[in-house]
Amino acid sequence: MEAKRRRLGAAIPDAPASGIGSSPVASGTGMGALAASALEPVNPRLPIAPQIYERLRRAITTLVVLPSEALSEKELSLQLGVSRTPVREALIRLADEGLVDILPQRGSFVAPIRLRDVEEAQFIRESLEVAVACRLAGHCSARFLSELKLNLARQESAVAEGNRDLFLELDEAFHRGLCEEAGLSKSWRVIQSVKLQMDRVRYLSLPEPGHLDVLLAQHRQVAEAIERGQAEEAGRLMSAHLKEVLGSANLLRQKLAHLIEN
Amino acid sequence: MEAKRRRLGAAIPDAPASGIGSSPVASGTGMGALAASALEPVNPRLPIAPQIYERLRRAITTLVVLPSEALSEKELSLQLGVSRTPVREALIRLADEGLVDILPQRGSFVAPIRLRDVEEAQFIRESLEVAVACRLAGHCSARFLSELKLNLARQESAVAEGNRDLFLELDEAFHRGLCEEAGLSKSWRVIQSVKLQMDRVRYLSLPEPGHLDVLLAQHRQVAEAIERGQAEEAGRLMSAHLKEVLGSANLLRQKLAHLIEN
DNA sequence: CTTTGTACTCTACCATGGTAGGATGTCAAT
DNA sequence: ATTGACATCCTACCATGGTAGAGTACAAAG
Repeated sequence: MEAKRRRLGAAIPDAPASGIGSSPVASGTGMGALAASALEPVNPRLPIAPQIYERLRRAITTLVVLPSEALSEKELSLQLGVSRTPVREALIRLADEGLVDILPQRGSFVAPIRLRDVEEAQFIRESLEVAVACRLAGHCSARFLSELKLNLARQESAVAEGNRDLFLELDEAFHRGLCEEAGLSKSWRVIQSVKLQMDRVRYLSLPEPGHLDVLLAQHRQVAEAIERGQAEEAGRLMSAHLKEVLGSANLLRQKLAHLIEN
Repeated sequence: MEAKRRRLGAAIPDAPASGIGSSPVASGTGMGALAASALEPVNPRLPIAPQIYERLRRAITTLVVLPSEALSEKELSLQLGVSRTPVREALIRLADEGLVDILPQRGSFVAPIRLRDVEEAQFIRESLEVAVACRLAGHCSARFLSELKLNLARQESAVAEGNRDLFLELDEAFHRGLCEEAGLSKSWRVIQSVKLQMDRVRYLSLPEPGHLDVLLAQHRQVAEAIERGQAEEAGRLMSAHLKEVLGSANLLRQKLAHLIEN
């Protein structure tokens, strides 16, 4: 009766947090079982399926689990100490987002990095964010503009410190903020969903020195164009910025051919 | 043992097809039980969850079930003769798309028509399709252009016959075709997903005479701009076209306030 | 050596029972 | 009449067992 255990397990603190996020690309053992990299346990007091989804999504986008690796319902449920149902629901959602391929009666597998899908994700994101920037230009509250400047200042600090993870976090907040100020929260959800495809590639691209400065400068330019109400210019700048983000994708085509399809 | 029944049920023909699609807006009884409008049974030889999803999606977008109506896992599973699991999976997906609100431990309900969501769906669709039209301009195969012309000719027939359903079908094929010729099938999936919000409103808007002619003319204009390779013009025309599609939304705000939130 | 048949193993998929928690109606106390 | 506690009902959520079907390994036949 696992149900019993859940009741008793109420006293579990919250999360040991074993720092999955900072693990580098798994050394090229290939096809390694997921068993070793044990996902952190779930909190039984909160809805389980979303937690599983979150852990798996993170493990896939940070390449803790590699493309074509099997994600069996049963194995995962054993590792996480939950039943197969929430695992299954998480896998279905990941499949919807193209991170997992479910083959009925065969198994579920981490989807390969399909460059075509990555490029299309880029297209979708760019189309939406350009439109957001255009719509926002000249229609921001003063309060939002000051928030934006605070965010940019913090980006500058992060770059100065060389704190890449913090910068990426602020970068995400910057883009999300634009959507939300425009009253377009669903759009951000769509962007986030397709961005997953790009995140895996981005995680592979080694941090080039000076790259963060370029991104920060572009953020500033976009923000200024929006503040000045130059809609078309804001869109143009956003487009250029988003193209920059994925600039290193072609490099990967040769280096990691074994992870990539197409 | 329902599992036994499934094996025996192998001989079920395919689908009685009780013509859900053509049923008008349910007369204003309000809160009517779903029981009466029995969804057509599923085919047990095919994956069940997607079938349930499809039936429910159709029932919601055609207003066979009205906003705020309860969609209980148990009741639906009884009506459809399946277990609660595939019903649940279908409801989760519908909730992802904003057609259903799931309140944990309370129930699942058809989501109200939130005008804000409809407008944002319109924004997302327009952003993407404008970008598709721009990208496609001057980059179509001759084969595709002839297909496009065939589609337009069939649209003309449909308008001439006054066959609105056929026109809407060809309309969808037109837009989908543009995405696929551009190699952007995922984009079409996104569009379809957000379009669901608009479909419900569209279903409410009474067919104005002459409206279909306008839409057809706009389709032709878009197609011609694409053929001539005029990217910006194609985008501009697509934008105007998509704005036209939802033109009657404001009319509804008063007439159907009880179905609408915001 | 190649091909075919077959038993076996593994999977996702579905059915079904149990649990916790929100909602509601009843009734007592104010 | 209003409010509070409490019992009951109903829900989504999760656990778990059964089933069909796709792979695979191996034996027998060509």
